[in-house]
Amino acid sequence: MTTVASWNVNSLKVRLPQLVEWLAANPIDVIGLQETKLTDEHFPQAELEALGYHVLRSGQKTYNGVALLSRQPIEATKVDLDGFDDPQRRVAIGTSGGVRYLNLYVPNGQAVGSEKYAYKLRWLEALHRLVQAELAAHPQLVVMGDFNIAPDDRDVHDPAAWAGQILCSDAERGALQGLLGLGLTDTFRLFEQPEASFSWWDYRQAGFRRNLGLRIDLILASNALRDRCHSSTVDKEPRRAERPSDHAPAVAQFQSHPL
DNA sequence: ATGGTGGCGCGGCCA
Repeated sequence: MTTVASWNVNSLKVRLPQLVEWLAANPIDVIGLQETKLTDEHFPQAELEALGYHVLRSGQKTYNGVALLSRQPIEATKVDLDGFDDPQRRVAIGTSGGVRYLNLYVPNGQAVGSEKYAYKLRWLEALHRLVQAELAAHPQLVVMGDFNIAPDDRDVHDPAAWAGQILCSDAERGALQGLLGLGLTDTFRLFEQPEASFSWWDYRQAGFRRNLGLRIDLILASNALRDRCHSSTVDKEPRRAERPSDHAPAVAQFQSHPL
């Protein structure tokens, strides 16, 4: 079995002890991290390699930053969307154990109609083109990350309040559906799930205690991998910690490819 | 309530 996780840690510097503890308690083979918020020179490479992981990181100061960790070597790596010049570090792509992994920190978008929203939609268009090319080259593809899009109303604690708002707008959801239309499946929805299952809760207003959340952290799988997916969940345990990330990790298990 | 909390870094931006 190959276990894949995606976790927006909201500062790897602050969350490293929690990440180390979580990886020690959970048999994770591949993990995509988002919002590491540190430059590559400050990345805790030795600490994570000591846990047995190979590392691909693409960081910057203060904002954004992603990393891909795998127990197997990572090759043929990329850290940009083709043809989309962007100083913001939001992409970590690599092949590991015969599977292609795309780890993404999709722009938040701030508010519908804002400049950041326009950037988000342009970014998603570039992502669409990239995923199309990646799928053609790599039938076994995982696309994971903080999508900053709640796929549908089941993924929103108060759909009426969020209707048309950032993370839920038709254009954002349409862009996600466009990705799925290329031949990807939201693995979480392959399985029965409890109602009101979320992956992000605002720090404000006691959002986690009241379960005022959204499910925006996704693990998508190509058709070949979907058929080998055995489970897909959100692990809320790290969100209960002292000084937690505002996101919980998504976790999906895949039956290993028969060699 | 144009608020609330948290991270970065030390004022204001971003989520």
